[in-house]
Amino acid sequence: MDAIDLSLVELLRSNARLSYAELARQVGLSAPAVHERVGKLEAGGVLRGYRADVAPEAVGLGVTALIGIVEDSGADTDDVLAAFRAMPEIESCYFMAGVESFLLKARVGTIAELEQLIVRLNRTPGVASTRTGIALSTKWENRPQPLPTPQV
Amino acid sequence: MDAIDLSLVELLRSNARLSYAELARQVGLSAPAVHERVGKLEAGGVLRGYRADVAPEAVGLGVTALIGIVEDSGADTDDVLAAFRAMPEIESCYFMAGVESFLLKARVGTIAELEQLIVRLNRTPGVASTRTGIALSTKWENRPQPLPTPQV
DNA sequence: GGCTCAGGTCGATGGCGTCCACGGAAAGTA
DNA sequence: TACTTTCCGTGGACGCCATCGACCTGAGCC
Repeated sequence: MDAIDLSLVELLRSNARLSYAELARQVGLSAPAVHERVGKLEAGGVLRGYRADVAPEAVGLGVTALIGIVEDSGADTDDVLAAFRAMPEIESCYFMAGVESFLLKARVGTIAELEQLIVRLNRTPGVASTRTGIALSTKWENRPQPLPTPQV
Repeated sequence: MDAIDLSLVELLRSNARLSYAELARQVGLSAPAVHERVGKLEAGGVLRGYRADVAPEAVGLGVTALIGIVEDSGADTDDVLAAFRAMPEIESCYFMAGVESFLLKARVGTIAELEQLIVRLNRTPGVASTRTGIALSTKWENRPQPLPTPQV
């Protein structure tokens, strides 16, 4: 993981469809060299995949909510997690420090669907309570930040 | 935005580096047709970009925090937003319903850096108070959900 | 019917991805 | 020092891909 690897990661972070030839030009190596480096970054788990960034409203997912979850005292966290994982509306799931064990980011099409999701969450065994905040607008999301000083 | 467009979006969502030829095979069109459709989806703002999914710990961003912001009564929301935008650690910024006007997702390398970020946030004009939750672990993030029934 | 337009296929061509053989620098060993 | 090994790069070759232009086809409309 040297400076060139970092540049490659940063370039792919802002445009994952860059060709190897273009990457090669930008970092000053040949295309096969870049190809091998990117392959190693993928194999090493640094590059986990490549995703199109889709406007959620354009695909019928205009409602974003952030939901805090308080667990029951006797809850099995793994079971709760598995239940969350089975709900496709839950885009992100963080295990948090604090009273609320989880914070979920969910995306649905309508407020009615959000209501149904919250009901399902409250019915989930191990869930004591939920606290939902609605995002009126998303100012930005998953903005790639300039990478800090090189690691080992 | 028909069923084929939806498939293209879904395919690119799970792997943004698929070639046009491969996309064409998957949806049963020719490569030029797919090329044109994807171009229109990009131009129409449905596909906003393509991002590599990078393991944050691998680039020195091992600490994730979610921060709620309460605004001052007389705050200028645009100024506050601009101040947030200038802080690269803030990866996502949602404008929320509720007492906390904003919810920020921030990513830093160390707890010390998080502390500095929180201090800076509290010093920002227009910010009355902050409430920070630390993510002990990220179970998943930005999981692409199966797209719902086609739009117009 | 006949026009027009949107949106597709086909064919051509230059560039790209990817494999392979080779080379040179750095580190270890005698 | 000289030799060996390893790592990491380059350059060449070849087949596939991106992309452009020409043409085709069906729907909607005078």
